[in-house]
Amino acid sequence: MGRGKIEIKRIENSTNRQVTFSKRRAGILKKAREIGVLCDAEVGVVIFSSAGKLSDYCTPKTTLSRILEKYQTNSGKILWDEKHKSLSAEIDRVKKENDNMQIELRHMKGEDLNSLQPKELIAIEEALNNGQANLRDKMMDHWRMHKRNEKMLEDEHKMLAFRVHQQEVELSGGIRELELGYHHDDRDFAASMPFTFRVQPSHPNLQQEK
Amino acid sequence: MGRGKIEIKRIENSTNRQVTFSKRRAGILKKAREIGVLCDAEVGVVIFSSAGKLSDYCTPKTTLSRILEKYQTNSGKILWDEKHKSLSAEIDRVKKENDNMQIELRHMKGEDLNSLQPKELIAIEEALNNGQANLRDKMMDHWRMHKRNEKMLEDEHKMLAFRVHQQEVELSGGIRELELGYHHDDRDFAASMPFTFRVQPSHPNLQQEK
DNA sequence: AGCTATTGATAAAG
DNA sequence: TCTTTATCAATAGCT
Repeated sequence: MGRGKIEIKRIENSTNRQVTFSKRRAGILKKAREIGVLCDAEVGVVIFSSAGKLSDYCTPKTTLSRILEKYQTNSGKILWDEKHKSLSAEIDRVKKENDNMQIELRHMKGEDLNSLQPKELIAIEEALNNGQANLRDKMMDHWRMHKRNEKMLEDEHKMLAFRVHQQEVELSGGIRELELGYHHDDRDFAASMPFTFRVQPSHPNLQQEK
Repeated sequence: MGRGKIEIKRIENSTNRQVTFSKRRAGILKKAREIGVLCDAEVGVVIFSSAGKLSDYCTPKTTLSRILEKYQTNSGKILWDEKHKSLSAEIDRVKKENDNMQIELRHMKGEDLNSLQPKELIAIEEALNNGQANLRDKMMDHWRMHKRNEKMLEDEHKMLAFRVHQQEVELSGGIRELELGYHHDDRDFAASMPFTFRVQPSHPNLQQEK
């Protein structure tokens, strides 16, 4: 198409090359636009001249980004840079890890056991027993600690009750000595104690000590 | 260019549209190839038909990836950020899921229990018991199946042994009638049986039946 | 998928 | 670069 046929090979005359580039670039972009309209297609074109000048076209109804995303999912080819690759790889890795854990967890919960061999079942059983043993230990610890606390409280209560009793005795002695010079009852005494040393009246130990 | 001018607007006849798409797509790709060779340009083309079928072209000396990278630095337009963000978000999501599962799994194995409240310990205990119960069921299934198979084998062996015995009796009767006209021992008889009906001499049941 | 009349693209020149 | 114009290439409508 032109005043003579041309071979399809690099145009050596740089001016001619530049001119031809401009014309043909315009032609391609026009064609791209036309196929988009005529055939309801999505088109993306990127052209760099030998001088590095950029031209691009993209079907109006979309964006180059979206076209390229679609391109990737459709072709399986990966266009992205290294960072993307590493991100994707990490996603794959983590997802796989995830799957494996999910399977293990299900097995521990007694789910999805149908495909397993007796040997595998036994391994799971061991893991469960192990878990249960550790758990029991931990619960025992809790229980022991609770018991110890209880014991300490009890002892403290006993001690406090004893001191209250002692002070009551001292007081009544004093009152007698002072001939009831002023009033001082248990409640006031308790209120003047630091909180941690107060005895809760509802506590059974207190009843026992009375 | 064709048997008549056409307006540049969507071709409504879907067959025509499809045909025109094919022809024009070929044209564009050819033009892309030509401008690449003639003008030493870098070209990338991505086309989706209205049916979603992908076609692409890229100058041989490079790749779409590299063209698009160049496109980004040259145009300042960013093609990847969105994708980047979504990838990162997905990694975060999956990792979090991962962590949670890991914690749960550790707990099931009786690890890292120190920070837990008694209530939580009890929940884990329940899960373990549950898993163990399910596991026991499954192992029982296996065992039962195994037992059943064993029983069936045993019955079959008994039956076979019985038949062998019967045939031995019949044979010895025949031999007496024929006044030992020919020799015929157990081993030859066994060899003439189909393999699946042969009794293995080492099997204890055979001893019992004798 | 081929064919061909026609329009479209463009090489070379101005 | 832009326009012109002679030619070649692409393709619309058929088969």
